[in-house]
Amino acid sequence: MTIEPLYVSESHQSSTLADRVCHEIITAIVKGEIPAGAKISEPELAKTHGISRGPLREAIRRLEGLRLVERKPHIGARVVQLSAKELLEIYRVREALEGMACRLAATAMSQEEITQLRNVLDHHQSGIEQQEGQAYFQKEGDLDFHYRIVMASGNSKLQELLAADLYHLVRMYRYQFSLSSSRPTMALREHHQILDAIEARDEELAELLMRRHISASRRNIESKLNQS
Amino acid sequence: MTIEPLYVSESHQSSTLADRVCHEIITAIVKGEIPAGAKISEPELAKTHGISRGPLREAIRRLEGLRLVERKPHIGARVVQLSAKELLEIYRVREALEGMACRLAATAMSQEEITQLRNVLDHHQSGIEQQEGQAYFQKEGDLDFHYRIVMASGNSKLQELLAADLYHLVRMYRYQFSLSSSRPTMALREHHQILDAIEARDEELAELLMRRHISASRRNIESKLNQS
DNA sequence: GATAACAAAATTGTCGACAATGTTAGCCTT
DNA sequence: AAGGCTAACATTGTCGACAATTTTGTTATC
Repeated sequence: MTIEPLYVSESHQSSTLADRVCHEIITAIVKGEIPAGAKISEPELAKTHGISRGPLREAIRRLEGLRLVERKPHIGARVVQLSAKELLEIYRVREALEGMACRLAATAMSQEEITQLRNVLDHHQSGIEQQEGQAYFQKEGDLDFHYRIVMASGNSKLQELLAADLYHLVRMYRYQFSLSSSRPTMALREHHQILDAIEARDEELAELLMRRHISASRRNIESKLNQS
Repeated sequence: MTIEPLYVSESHQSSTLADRVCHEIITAIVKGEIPAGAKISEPELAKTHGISRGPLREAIRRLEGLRLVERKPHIGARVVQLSAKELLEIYRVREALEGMACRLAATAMSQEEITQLRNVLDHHQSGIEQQEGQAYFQKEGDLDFHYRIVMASGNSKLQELLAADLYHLVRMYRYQFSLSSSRPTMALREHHQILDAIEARDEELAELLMRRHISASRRNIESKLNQS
């Protein structure tokens, strides 16, 4: 049995070309198929996806709002260039937002949801032990836990900002920097501690632990980047 | 002498129609000229702004990303409907993000910037005392302080999320709910306290005070909404 | 050989027309 | 008279063509 990450939605066959292609391009950018910093050629992309430039330009405007591309008038759009500085900035934002999400989740989550999430963590555990799914865990499993906490907060604005906007960037960094928490066991233990705090309905502690968890992640990345 | 809020930028004569019209529509929505919940007619808006539907649709796609309109395929776009629930959710997000911004500002702000911001607060003070500028203060002055703190954080992601995205919604709520902090004197005192903490380079306290300040604002609104 | 001005090509921005979908009004049936 | 079907209308979605701007390549001059 596999527990798929919730946010990995497959081929939306959305009823409009712009929406569908937008989704396709997001995936391509996140996975690096369109490399960071690359120029986006409208005629080329339009031909690739078999659509005209009209819907494509609408899709690019959406990507601009998601900060996945940067557009300069009359010059064109480029995929964002990933920098260590921005990555660390994103972790600050995550610390703030997910800390709050965790605080809210401590009140909002039902006992059933908590039990369910505990199962997900156990699944991650076995993934680590078997080593086979480690790459999976490192890349997606961690984000999966965080995603579920955010969704459990019940705050739609937090959900939008984190799940719909920021996580695309986070996943992009992970794919391309090959940055996976080099401390999966430690991270998993922290996930359990966080869930414990939520189960105890201790908002204060839940937020504190989540912030520490993300902060530790940030410092881990920071030191990695400095030594190289 | 007047100190204009920094984020009130006037008629961008951007070099592309889509960008210019996008900005125009944002203003119209924020001010309520296009009422909340109203349907957006592409042919009508295009004619109003003297452009064709192509660039207009691109602008709408940007607005969709800003959460100012909601789009349904083949049906059309509507201006978002403001709800009390969402307003309170936004305050949770602000509490988290601006708390972090304030923490970072405590380290990043130069003494000169601090002094400058103190002057802005004095200007707000005189505005309140004279009563004449009270409406101005209530609507924009408060947000002005918060905006400057966010900018002073030096974190570009925070700046984008708050200044470029969220504040449009905040201003929209303020304009249309006529929700202005009914406690301008108290708020101003809190602003000074926050700035004190920043000047003392006390990150912990700066974040705490900002979170309390926004939290108080939220509860204030909450009770107002409940009693009506 | 390097640089500046010019011309050609490619790309982005804009428009109007057509196709597809959703909405509405009128008609028929019960 | 109420409900459902149908056809006309309006709106959204898509496309190809043209205009404006930038980029590239060439030539002439120093």
